[in-house]
Amino acid sequence: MTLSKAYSPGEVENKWYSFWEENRLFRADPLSKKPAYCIVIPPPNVTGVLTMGHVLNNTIQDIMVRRKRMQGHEVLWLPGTDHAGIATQTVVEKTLKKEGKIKHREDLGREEFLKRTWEWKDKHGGIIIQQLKKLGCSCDWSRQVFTMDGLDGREPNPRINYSACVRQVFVKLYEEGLIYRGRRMVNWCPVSHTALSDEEVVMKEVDGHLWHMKYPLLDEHRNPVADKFVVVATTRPETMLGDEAVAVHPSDERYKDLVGRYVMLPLKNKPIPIIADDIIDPKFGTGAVKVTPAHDPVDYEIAGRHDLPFTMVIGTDGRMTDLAGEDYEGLDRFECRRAVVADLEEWGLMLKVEPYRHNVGFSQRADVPIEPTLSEQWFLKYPARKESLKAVVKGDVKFWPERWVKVYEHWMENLRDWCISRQLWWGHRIPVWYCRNRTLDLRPETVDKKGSCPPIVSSETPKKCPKCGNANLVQDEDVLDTWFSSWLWPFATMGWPEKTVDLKKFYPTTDLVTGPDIIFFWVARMIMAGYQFMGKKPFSNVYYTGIIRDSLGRKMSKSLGNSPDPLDLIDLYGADGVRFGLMLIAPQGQDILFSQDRLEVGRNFCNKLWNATRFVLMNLDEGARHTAQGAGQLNLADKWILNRLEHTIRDVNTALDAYEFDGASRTLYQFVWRDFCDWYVELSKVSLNDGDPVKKGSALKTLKYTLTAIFELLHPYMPFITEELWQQLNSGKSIMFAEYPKPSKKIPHEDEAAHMESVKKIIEAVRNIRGEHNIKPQQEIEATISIASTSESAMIGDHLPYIRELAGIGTLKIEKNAVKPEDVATAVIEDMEIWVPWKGLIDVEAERTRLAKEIARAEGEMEVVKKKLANESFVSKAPPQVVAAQREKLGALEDKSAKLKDSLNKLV
RNA sequence: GGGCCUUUAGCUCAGUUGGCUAGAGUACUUCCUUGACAUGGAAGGGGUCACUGGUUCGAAUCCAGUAAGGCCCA
Repeated sequence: MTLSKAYSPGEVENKWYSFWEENRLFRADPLSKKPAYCIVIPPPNVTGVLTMGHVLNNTIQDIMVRRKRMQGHEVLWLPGTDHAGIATQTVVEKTLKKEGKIKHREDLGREEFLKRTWEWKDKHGGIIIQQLKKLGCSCDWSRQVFTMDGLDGREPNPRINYSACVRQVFVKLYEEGLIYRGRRMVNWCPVSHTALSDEEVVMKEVDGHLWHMKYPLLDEHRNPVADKFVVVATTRPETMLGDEAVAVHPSDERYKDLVGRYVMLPLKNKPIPIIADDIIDPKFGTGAVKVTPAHDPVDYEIAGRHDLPFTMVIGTDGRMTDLAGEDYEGLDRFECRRAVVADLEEWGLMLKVEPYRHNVGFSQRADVPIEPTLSEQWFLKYPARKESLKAVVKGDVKFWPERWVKVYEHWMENLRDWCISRQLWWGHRIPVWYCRNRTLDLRPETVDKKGSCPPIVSSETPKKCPKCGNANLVQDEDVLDTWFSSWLWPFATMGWPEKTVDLKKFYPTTDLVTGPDIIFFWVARMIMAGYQFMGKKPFSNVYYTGIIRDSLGRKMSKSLGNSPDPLDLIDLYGADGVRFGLMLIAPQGQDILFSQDRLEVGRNFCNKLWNATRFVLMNLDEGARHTAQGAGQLNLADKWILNRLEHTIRDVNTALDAYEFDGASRTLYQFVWRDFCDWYVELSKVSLNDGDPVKKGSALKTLKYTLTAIFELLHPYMPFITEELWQQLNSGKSIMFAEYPKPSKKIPHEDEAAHMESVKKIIEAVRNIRGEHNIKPQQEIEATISIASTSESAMIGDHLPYIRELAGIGTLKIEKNAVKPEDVATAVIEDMEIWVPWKGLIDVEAERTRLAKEIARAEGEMEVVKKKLANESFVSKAPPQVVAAQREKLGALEDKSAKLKDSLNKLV
């Protein structure tokens, strides 16, 4: 069997992925005696499609996982998908609206809407899983988990009941007093109609206005004082309808006398007090600010301290409520702003408006300004905070790159309670029931009152109220934040709270690979959940990838259309090409400027590898492919490539152990292309064509040995092509379980490798003469090498065939201390001189230019070295070996320059 | 306002504890379809390592500051 001339990935990739799956090679055995290695996948959105971010992230995971498998670990790469509450519900809702089926989800009702969402999941879920397979990911698909497993009525008994797990966690935390319900200021998204956590709000700088509004001052009898006003500055005039005070800093001299008095709230004609609070910044605006307790987080706190009422003037739909007054009720918040401004102007109470740039919180998902709103929600006091903080700071959970530790630390030290309830339907419904016998007022003081029943918090659906026996129970309408389920991922996917064999073998997991953008959302919370519920960290290392941007540095996004479809890329370049190409351009810990053509390197590299193998197969008898073993009589080139291979094995392992995926890929690229293909394959042709079967055998064995090691080193990066080619040369079941090349204690053949480098330099020197003089490749030339009689370079004489073959020399002579003939082009390598007679091929002028350049280069270098040696403190203070090396270098350069000058002078 | 990162060839990036006139890929120039590969081969040109100071015999590398760009938090 021979290989085609060019590598075409499609067929090869499908063939081997099926082979791996059919033979269950990705399955992890929890009863294995091998050391465990485990990664849990960051679960992608179940209805999402593969993005470049996924490609990067999962390629890295696959590299780690495949290498560990080859290193003899029992590997579990645990896959799954996330239900992505808001995102999925929004998409389904939009689609139904587009199809004209509903105007609002209420039209369908909860049950029916959920049914449609499950159908949506059936249709679109799993696409991303198929795409991950195309990429070559070696996940244990038999263990796939969905974060809403257990909630699908059609599958009541899933392998992992994730939702039962979520409920238990809720109940446990509630019983420990860490979960509570309360009326608090939350981030309300007026588009998604739900509360959000602080992390789901992104601050954006926007150009707005600062309105300076005059509030008439009242006297002791609450009558207006003529022409006396307190001016307050605000970016949101519409909220004034809910103002309950004006606040100033207590030490602000301008307002000291006014504290305790009242102003008249315009448009509402309501007296509100002037209060003093330390939180006020006297430098902002006029130093006096309006206080809207129900619509601003800072004002909410002030209100708490000063016992102010909370007047909600903006409803959850972003429209003004009846409390805003009949002139404004029903207006959209931004319409109302215009109305309020116009009305104040009419009353002459608008002092001025100035442009003002400020930060506004936006809903991350819906990209609209958040409405801080007073609302009844469930909150979690984060558990295991101290342990979780300490673990990362101490390095028990290690971050790569380490700088993310600071970010984590800062967040952990400034934690606020997590708002975990969402006003959505798609998700884990809060496992709390209320007895219809009682009011739905849940303030603690009411709950404890005699006669009213407390909420029933239970992981099982209760039949009746344990307090009064009433069977008329109603479950809390809200669902939990999606992250409240995914923070349990590392152990919930393994069957917790049961004590499963999987947990025993694979928890804590080893590595986690994710983007730094979800360090708070997911990583930090998983660490806390790990300590809280397992008593152990969830993983030992977190590797943070960069973010993939387009070539202009913009984040990839659907709306910009700058995000290529990875499947198209796989079609174009092959999965291996995409993987390797991406790893080559992904700098460590930095964002990646991606452009499609940069993947060509990966595709070309696959083709190079394919053809190098093709060359070996063409020279290897069919029968000898799988049997050629060990080493014969190694010659110089063989020893050199084996030496280079050992260096490569060491460097690649060192890099990968340090999570330097780009470094390892570069090392491999250089070794395969430059050392193996450019040099060794060409050198081996000398032995293969020599006619001596011993020489041929030795070259073939070395070729096969080196190539096999290359496949094994590359397999984690390029699983498909390496399996295909490895199978051509080896008889094992799969490269997946071949031993990953281990560095040897002592790298062999160092001296021979150095000799080979001298041979290479001579070849390069002759090629330089050929190149500069445009001598055609097929044109054979003559050459003489003059060596110093005492020199080690005499050994070059043993390796003339290499030089002859690779430099295209017909007649090659070697002489000790030869006399330089006339009419030759000259090159100097170490203490040798190489002469190429003109023979009508070489132009005097061109040679003069070439020599002059070489001389200039040598002399330039000499200057630097001389300068160093002339510096007394260098000679006395630098380490002796450094000084000696410089002296030796100077001698060699002087010799080289003298020889080249001599040649230049001899040119007529 | 606080923190972090980046600045090296036209472009994208390496450069591990300070010690070769600073490397790779790509782009560019010249030559070449010779039996692995034109998704290729050979040769070549191209950099004041952002700037300013400091430490040192010696700085792209360490320290301080400046500038530009980016990210996160408030």
